[in-house]
Amino acid sequence: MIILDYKDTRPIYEQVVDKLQKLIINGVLEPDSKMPSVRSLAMELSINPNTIQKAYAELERMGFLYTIKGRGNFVTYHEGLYLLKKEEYKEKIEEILKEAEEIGISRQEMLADLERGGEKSD
Amino acid sequence: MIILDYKDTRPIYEQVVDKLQKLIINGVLEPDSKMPSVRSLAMELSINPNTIQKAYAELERMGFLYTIKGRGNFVTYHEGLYLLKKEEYKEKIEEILKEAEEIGISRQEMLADLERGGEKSD
DNA sequence: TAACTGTATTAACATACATAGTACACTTGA
DNA sequence: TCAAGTGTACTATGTATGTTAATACAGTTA
Repeated sequence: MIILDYKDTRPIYEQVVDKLQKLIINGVLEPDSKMPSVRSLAMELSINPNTIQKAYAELERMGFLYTIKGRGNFVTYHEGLYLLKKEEYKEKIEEILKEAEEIGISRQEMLADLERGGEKSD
Repeated sequence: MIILDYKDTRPIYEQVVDKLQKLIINGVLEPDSKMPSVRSLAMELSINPNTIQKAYAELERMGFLYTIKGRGNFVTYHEGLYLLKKEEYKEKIEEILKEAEEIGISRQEMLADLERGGEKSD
């Protein structure tokens, strides 16, 4: 279901959160379907159940899951989560654009460069 | 010379590196001019000299400073450093664009949104 | 030579992350 | 009913990183 990247400097629980968010938004994990249990997913990834618990708690806080005690965690999806994630990406880029402007790289220059860089050279 | 942001989650030495890089690239700190000593800058920022030492070592490693033992640290600037920094920003944005594509947001869509978002509404 | 520079080392502390182990309450199905 | 699975909570431990503190040493300069 998930592959961890141990070269990644980010904490494991954060990687788990990110990957599950993508699976939910992409519809691989369907709304109201049951997530793997904390213990089973921990087993599958060869990590501690506490780490999965932390990831699930975070996903619930963000609205990607809902929990029924004793039964498990379930996927909750609506369009707002996609838009939220998109806005998150945009804000991250805006921050970098702002940083770039501080050394004299204009917003237009940066965006123009990115559009050129995205072209295939054939 | 520098103001630290204690709300920032990044380590202090990293903030110092970033801010000094900008001052050097913007020419506020002129090539071959003397940087404040490790001890004096630490005093000014009310932090430990070791933290400044770490920042200076990093800046030297990246080519923004050169050191003469017993004399001090001096600014070294050339166009390459600006280009390096610009490339760094571009790569960070490329990573986010790649992330966004994983949930179905195309590069074009994202860049178009950013260009719209940058407009003044007057 | 005194006062400044960079540099190195050791110790201590705080925080974050992850593991390990245990316990408890709820739900389900045999 | 009860065993097994579920989420949740807690303590303890280990590790890594960042920061402070104190000290020491070597080079430079006035």
